[in-house]
Amino acid sequence: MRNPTLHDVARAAGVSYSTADRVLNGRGGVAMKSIQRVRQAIEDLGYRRDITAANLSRRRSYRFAAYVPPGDHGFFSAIRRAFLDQAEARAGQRITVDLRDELDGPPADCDCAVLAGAGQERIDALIAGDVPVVALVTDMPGARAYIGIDNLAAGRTAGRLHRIAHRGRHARVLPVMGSASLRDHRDRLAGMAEILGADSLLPPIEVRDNPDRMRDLLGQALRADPGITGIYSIGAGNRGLIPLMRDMGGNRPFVVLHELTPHSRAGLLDDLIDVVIDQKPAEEVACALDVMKAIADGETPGSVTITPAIFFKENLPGVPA
Amino acid sequence: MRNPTLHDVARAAGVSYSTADRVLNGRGGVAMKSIQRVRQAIEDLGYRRDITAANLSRRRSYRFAAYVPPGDHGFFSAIRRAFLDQAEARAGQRITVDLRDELDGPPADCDCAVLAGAGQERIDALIAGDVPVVALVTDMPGARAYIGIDNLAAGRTAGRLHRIAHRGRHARVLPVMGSASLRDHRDRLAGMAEILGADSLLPPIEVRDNPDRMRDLLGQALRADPGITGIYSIGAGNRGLIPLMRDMGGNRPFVVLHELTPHSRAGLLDDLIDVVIDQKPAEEVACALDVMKAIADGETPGSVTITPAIFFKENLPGVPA
DNA sequence: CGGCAAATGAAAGACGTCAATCATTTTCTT
DNA sequence: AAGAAAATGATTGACGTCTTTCATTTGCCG
Repeated sequence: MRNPTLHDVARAAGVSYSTADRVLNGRGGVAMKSIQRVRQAIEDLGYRRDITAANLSRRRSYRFAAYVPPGDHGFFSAIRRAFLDQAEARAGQRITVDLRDELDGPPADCDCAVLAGAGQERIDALIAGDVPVVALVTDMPGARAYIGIDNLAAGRTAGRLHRIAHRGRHARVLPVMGSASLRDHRDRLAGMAEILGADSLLPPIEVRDNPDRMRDLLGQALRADPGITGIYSIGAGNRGLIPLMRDMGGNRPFVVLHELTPHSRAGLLDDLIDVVIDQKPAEEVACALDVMKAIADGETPGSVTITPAIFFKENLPGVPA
Repeated sequence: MRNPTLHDVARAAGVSYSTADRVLNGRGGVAMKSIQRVRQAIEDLGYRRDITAANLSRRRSYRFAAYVPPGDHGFFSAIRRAFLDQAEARAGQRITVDLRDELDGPPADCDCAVLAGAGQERIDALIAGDVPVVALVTDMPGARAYIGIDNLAAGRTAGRLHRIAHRGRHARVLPVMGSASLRDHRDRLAGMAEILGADSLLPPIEVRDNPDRMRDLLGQALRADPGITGIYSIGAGNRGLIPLMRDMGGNRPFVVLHELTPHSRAGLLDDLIDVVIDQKPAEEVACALDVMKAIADGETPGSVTITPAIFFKENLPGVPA
């Protein structure tokens, strides 16, 4: 009943434990026919190495580095907190997470690194250093896996929400981007365009994820075009959006934005915004660590697409105690 | 640098390994002052028992039993599949899941059991047998933890969606329950009532999660009251709803229902329904197993509230390959 | 067939914890 | 203070794998 051990494999293959071990761990110096017999025995018995025992023996601890942009965008500080929480929670699993600003030096000696929404320069440096890299939030070429949401689908979702909210009426939705040069933001916009059609989608404005700029540019746009019936805020800086909606009172546009932060939560509760699409940073981070562990164990896990949560005023999760 | 071991703790406390072990594992026969010194040393060193080593030593394998109602409601068969998948995925973690119909005999000897949407009779039998029980999908008194969605919040969410969809117009929403005696269903209805108000919410019909009955009763209700602008299907049996919507063509009501199944997925894609609120069976099951493992390890984890996913046509996850 | 390299086997000591046994010390009782 | 009970210490062999060392066997070459 018990799972087969490497001893069982060796016995079944008719070789010694040493030889089975040499095959399993690729140490070389084994005749071809032995290799095949061991492989066959592994297959037959359905042997799976007990990773916990292996790690115990190797005194292996997983050393991960996480690069998260500095500053306190509500969102990235949630990511940062999630890494700290997870590091704490996984201490018993021999996992160490070294959390760093994306600005600092070359990667320390670690088993796998994760980059959250970082630029291409960083990943190049890491890859050059032979460290496998996982992309979080923002995909990037060269990454072994991407963990994050499908931004195109997110944009389509936002579009659908606007369509539902506009049922019957003609929609005029203003997209507010962080930057048109960010892949994520472009994808979201493209997704929305698929659903809304050109006549309903106004040209986007760019606020560089900056609340002040958001307040200025968006306020200006709303004054210039009183016929705007919807807003899709694609990036960050929504702190600047809230007071504008408060000023507009009862006939503000329908607002969809991204990431649940203290500000967007308050906005929902105060009926100043309508929908928040959240990519669940804690779950993303947990997922990223699982993937990194798998990579460190020599597996080749695929990318993980997080299904974003959609929050209204009514289904906000309780604040953690 | 390396994590402290129990040997380190013993040394720091000035006692032998045996004594430290007796304290840690509550074996008794230890003087109060030794207990305190060991506790203090554990605290000071930040000692955390290495669970992998412990499990290795105990040859511990977690034996779980999962009771899932028989039959192939799309939803419960997804739960069932999730258990099988997880059992497979966690074989390396020494976790065995014994999946059973809720009808069969008393609990086998196991570390923890999980009941998915079962009646009270079952849980009583299990609890009498000293097996800790976790409730999945449907909460029940006596369970050590509940893993599932907040049904009240789900109902409110559905209500909000209807309000968004009805903006301006007067809503007349027909709730379709499985059974008014199910706690989950009552909660969902109550949640919706909080948002919609009595004048917009019609009296519910009951279809007992049965597609045929759904087709008959709902069809009848729709013919009787052509002014229905929305449907909230609270339970199962939605297979019977789809063809009705197809028949109504362009001016069908706005439809919100629960659980992503092959049928509801097809309904979304064919524009026959609008929103699916899904409780993510796979995630729930994974979560339940984590909780059960924690319970088996002697921890006392809390309940977990799953945030339901909200699906439109546009953000459906790809079908697993 | 001698000699050399390659292949194999045997063994042992980690890793950190569990669990059990037995010997010894301390503490309490009367 | 003697004897019983309680507490402690010392030790050992698992658990399954890793890693290294050393001895032995096998195969191949000229």
